[in-house]
Amino acid sequence: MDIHMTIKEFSKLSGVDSTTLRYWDEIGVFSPAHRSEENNYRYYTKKQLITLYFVTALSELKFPLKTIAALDNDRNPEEFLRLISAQEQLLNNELSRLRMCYAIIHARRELINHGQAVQNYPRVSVRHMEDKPILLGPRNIYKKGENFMHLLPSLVKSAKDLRMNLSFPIGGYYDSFEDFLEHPQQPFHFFTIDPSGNNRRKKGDYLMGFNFGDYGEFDSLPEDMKTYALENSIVPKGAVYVTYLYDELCVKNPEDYLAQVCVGL
Amino acid sequence: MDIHMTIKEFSKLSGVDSTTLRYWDEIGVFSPAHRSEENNYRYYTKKQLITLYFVTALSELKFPLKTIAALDNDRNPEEFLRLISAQEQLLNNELSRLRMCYAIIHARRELINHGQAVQNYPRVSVRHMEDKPILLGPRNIYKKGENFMHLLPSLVKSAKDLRMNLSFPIGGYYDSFEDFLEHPQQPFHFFTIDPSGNNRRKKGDYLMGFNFGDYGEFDSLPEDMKTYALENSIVPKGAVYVTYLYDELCVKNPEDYLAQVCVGL
DNA sequence: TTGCTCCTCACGTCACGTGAGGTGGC
DNA sequence: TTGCTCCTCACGTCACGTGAGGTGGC
Repeated sequence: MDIHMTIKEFSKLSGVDSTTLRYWDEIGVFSPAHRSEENNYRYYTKKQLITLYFVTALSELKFPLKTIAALDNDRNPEEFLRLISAQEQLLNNELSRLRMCYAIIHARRELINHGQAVQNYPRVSVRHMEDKPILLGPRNIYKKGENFMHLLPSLVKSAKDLRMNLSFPIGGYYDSFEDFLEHPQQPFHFFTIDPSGNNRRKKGDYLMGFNFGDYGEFDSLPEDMKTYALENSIVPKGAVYVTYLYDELCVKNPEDYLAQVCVGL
Repeated sequence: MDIHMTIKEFSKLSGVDSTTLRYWDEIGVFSPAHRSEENNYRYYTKKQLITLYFVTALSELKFPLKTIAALDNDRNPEEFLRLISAQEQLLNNELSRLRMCYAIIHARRELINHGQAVQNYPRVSVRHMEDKPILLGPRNIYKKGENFMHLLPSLVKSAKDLRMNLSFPIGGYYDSFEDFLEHPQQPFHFFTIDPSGNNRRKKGDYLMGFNFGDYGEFDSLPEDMKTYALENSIVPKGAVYVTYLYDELCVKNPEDYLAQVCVGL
């Protein structure tokens, strides 16, 4: 008594595209209840909705269709639990990957937003900053004539061990303002702006300067900051954090990269 | 002074497969710093690691590679923020989809586990159950001779309006034990076992019966439950919930589907 | 007859993965 | 010479999407 529906009717009813229905028929995961012998038309029944939702459920759970087709032959609760557990693992990984992506996007967005806000700041000033979690890389050791660029390969290596994700924005850390003035191209550590990082750039006032230019190129900024400190009787005692508000991701020309140098007070 | 690395060396250093590097070169998202004119060898430099991480970052953020290649030509902070926002939307959707999958898998697993635990229960007994959120579908209205099967199409339709996800396990609801006894094939509502549902099967004692068989086929179970109630001076006053612990997903033969009938006391 | 639906077949998508077959470097 | 690496080209993957070209039903 179950009326035969054409593929279009069944598609409309179920919400599954007719192309998909044909494909699922082809690979054997879900076939029509009846096939016309004359013209090969596919005919579906209401009852098949249940079976269809069985297939869509599994495919939404990201089961490969071949696995579903295989299930068609023999299945039992134990086997199904096993499959589900494996799938749950995959989903877990995918979920944490997505959450990571999310954190990365967020960190990037914050930097760029900050970069836009900062356009009308003076080149050097004293600013308050909130607490910021970061993830410090290992101590950098420079040979003669080397700068941060030469240590990138070792950063990549240790990033693997330390589970540092280098897709987060990367910054440079110096122990003191003097170290920065002396060797601006040799940060003591790289760090990533990773919200799950165990280190932190502490809340407080910072001597803050900005400069447009390629990675590690600060032009007169170090001198300008030194002068500003002297003129305003400021004695920077804390660590230095260099981050790039604009970098390769959002501007093409290295001259337009925007560095922010923060010195703890 | 930046040494040229072969594709294998660069691949090893960066962790990006050489096949991927060739592909990225081909579609123009990331090309080697130098190409030998004699033998077409690709040569990469240390400095390219930064650019490489720029590309991997974006590709991990699920940006289409073509978009990344297009970015190569012109980018600015505003445009990049726009791209990021769009991508964030996509990620958001993907995340909630995955969370939904997760909830579905979890609900399924619980049912099957319960099904295994229940194997040594008597056919009919009184059991305590915890509070369980569910999502009730609309009131079912049956024409002469119709049963639940005929109402599946309308369930599908209203599911769309009610944002019911039919990939969650589906059950049947009856107002009272009498209704169930009289028309076991005509539940008043369908419901899904959806943890975000607004309705609930309340915590408490239930008259509980099990039966193996196809959807809506309860054999002697209704009578058995009635007898059990009489013999034990139990007066079921609450609603009836039918769920399938084993269904199409985990067993092939409809005779092996396992229904659980719960009557509120 | 017209307009709609159905069919099959083939090719495209996306980001690679996997050989096949050939060359280059030490 | 041997073993390794590099190259290009072509085809496969997965779950469809998109026509092309032809037929069937009312």
